[in-house]
Amino acid sequence: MGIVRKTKAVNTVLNIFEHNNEAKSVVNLIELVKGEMNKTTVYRILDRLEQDGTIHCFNGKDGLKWYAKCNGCSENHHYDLHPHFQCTNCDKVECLSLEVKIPSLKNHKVDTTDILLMGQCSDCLT
Amino acid sequence: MGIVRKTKAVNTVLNIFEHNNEAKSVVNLIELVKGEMNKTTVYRILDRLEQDGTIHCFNGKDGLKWYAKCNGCSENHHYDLHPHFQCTNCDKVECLSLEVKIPSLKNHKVDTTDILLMGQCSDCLT
DNA sequence: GGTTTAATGCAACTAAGTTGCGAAAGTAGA
DNA sequence: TCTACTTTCGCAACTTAGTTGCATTAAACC
Repeated sequence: MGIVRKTKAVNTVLNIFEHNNEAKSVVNLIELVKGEMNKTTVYRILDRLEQDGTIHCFNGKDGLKWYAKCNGCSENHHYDLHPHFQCTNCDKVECLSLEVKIPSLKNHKVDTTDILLMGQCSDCLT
Repeated sequence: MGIVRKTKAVNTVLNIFEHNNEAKSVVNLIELVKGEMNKTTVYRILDRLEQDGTIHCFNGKDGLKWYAKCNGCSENHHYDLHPHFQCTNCDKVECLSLEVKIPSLKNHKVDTTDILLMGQCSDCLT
């Protein structure tokens, strides 16, 4: 069970994800809400939102934890198998809504995938 | 430029990668050479071996840095685009020698990919 | 409004990874 | 093999992401 109470802090975090479609690193989020709430609170709210299926978590190339809004996820089923794209120029991370086919592996059972593409985003290409 | 001197510590680290084909987390490597060398030395040797193209680096699902031996890599060109497989049961990580096709993205230039598959390895399936 | 309990703030902590510097050990040339 | 030069190492101190415990605050339901 994730979020049970809609506190001011929860709304603030939700607003950030609602307002633009980019993924955010926890470090960045903590910076964004500095003065408004404690970093512990940020970590705990993200934990709860993830349990709810509101957001999903993955690792950026920088080794940091990143979070982004989920599309069509619920507490029970998490469609977090989509790849992410991180721009090596501006560091912005996007969720990609395409499916990557993984060739089947003998003697291995693949449950989840974690795919990060890196390069230049549309803003940095022009 | 990476390794210039073949020290005892460098040989110890190289031996670990030569003896089996698994990827190792830095934390695990530090544990393996405990008493023989300092953790700072481990980090620095790994840095140099990576620059040489002897080993390559990627992030495990645990958020830790992992290293594995390179096949056919040089200082100039790094063929580190292969996917990795991490067993969720025994934590062992393997390099997979298969190619994953990434569909082309409009307005994006993809330079590198970081693909981690997770599930059960052959040892843990039986 | 009062009570219950989830959520928050704070401070202290853990652990991965980095940095600076003096000491030790490769390497090359005599 | 001895010497001189320069890389590499060890140590200690530091940085930063992320976690934990506990007392306090504030949603939510009556």
